[in-house]
Amino acid sequence: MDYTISSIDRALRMLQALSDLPGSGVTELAQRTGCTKSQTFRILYTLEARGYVTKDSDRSYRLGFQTMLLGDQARRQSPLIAAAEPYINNIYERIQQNVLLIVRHELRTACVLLRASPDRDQIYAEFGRTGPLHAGGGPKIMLANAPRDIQDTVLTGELTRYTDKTICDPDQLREVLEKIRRDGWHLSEGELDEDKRSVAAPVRDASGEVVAAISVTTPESYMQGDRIAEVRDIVVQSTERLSVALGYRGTPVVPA
Amino acid sequence: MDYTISSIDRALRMLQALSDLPGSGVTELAQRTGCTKSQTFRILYTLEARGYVTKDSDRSYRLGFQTMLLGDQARRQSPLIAAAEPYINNIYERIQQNVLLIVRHELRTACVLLRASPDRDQIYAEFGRTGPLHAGGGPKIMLANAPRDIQDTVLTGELTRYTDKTICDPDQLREVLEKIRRDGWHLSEGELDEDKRSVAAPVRDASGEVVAAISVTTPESYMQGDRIAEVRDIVVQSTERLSVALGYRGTPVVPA
DNA sequence: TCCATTTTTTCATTGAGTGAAACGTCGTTT
DNA sequence: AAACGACGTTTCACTCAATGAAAAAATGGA
Repeated sequence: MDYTISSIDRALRMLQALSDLPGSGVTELAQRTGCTKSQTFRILYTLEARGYVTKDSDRSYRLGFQTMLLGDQARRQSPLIAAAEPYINNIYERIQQNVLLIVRHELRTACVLLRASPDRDQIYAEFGRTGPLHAGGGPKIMLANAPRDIQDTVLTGELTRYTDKTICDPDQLREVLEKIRRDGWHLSEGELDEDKRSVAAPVRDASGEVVAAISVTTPESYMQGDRIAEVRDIVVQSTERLSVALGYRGTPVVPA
Repeated sequence: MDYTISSIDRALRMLQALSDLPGSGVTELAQRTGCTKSQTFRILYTLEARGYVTKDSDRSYRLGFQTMLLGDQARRQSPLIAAAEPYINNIYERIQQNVLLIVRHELRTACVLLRASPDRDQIYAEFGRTGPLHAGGGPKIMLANAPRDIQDTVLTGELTRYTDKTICDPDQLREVLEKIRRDGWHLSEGELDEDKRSVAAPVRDASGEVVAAISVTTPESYMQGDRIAEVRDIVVQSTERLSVALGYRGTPVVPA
């Protein structure tokens, strides 16, 4: 049964649209969201009254401070992020490469915690950025452990090609996912970005479900030979300890 | 005319309630927000479907990752915060004391940017925390420059006493606000926290309105004698430069 | 096991939310 | 300076989405 309240849903879409296109006006947002102009106006009016969006003097809208403050509270309240922070920092200090904590929502991944290498060789994964499920180390960890219906939707849907190495064949991808589940970690090579590699492993919570992935993303030149096993050991050990910290007791849930 | 959409308003109140009381269930949130249980259930259902709240295994709710990501976007989109960051950092590096950027929403202040002193002698103003308008350096700067109706509401309302030094007399407070407007800066002594002092000054945008305040908050022992003038000069100079960076052209708006 | 509590589902009713269209305002063009 | 166009704001009558209440199901503790 669907209990969604449509006007609230529209408001959330409006916030999303505003997040993508800050500084747009009523008409543009109406087109973007598929709402009518009246709806758009009233939704923005409501959101503005509560400080979740701000109207500039030129009548363009941006996300407001309340949104910011709420987001900050959300971060503080997340047991996952609180627990993961020291592990992410620890990994970063040991290998001085980009370290990401990734979660899945529906058919996308999002980076919710990041320690970035300061020599910013084109960081693909900026904080907060969302990405696909079928390409990249962290994403494939999440896909391999997602519920079957999610996996099926992704595998039967369009598998966007980012580079030559992106796996766009469903059958091949299915095998890779199977291997990921067996191995408990994964090395991805240049699937999202030609000259990047990443090593990722799953994080489980008390229920045994995979709730996140830690991924170390480096230039191709770094992740070579012995380095791979070295990074793998660090990442796997960290995710295992983090899982335990989250209440995991060694009984993994296989995706239904 | 009021164009508020009540169901959206309820959803926002729900998020607020969840921000204050993470981990509560349907019944508790219903009481908190004054919504019926059905409403509460359906609002949470909608918010959860979009990832703005998360339902734990024990059926308690928390703010979700979407809220976090949205908040992060809000931060990135804020011209004020982007512009203020270097100034806040600069001040911090020069005096190694808590530096805050404060804004007002309705009858409260909120700290939207913070560089905290590492020797964390009870930091009162944690990031994201909201506070009153009538007590403290930054808050009084904002109150002094708020629209008349806001000022009147605060001055005729209850002026909560935090310490012996909190100014709770409307007439006295009115005089102080007048002085703040004349001086363009303010030293507050122990109004929120017995042994804290803070020096604050207003930030204006292109329209000439006061949009924020920068405040330096220190232990009483630090802010003594010559230090006061020293800190004042740094804060005032920074706010003036920041205002110019925001497009301010030297024509302040007097609160209407 | 039963009981108490909380969550989820159902359903008839109605007013909140809606779309369309009119109106106002601002900036630009001729 | 007048006319125009684009966009934001306001109005209004209608209707279906949201609602409250109450039943059903699930949960957890005694």
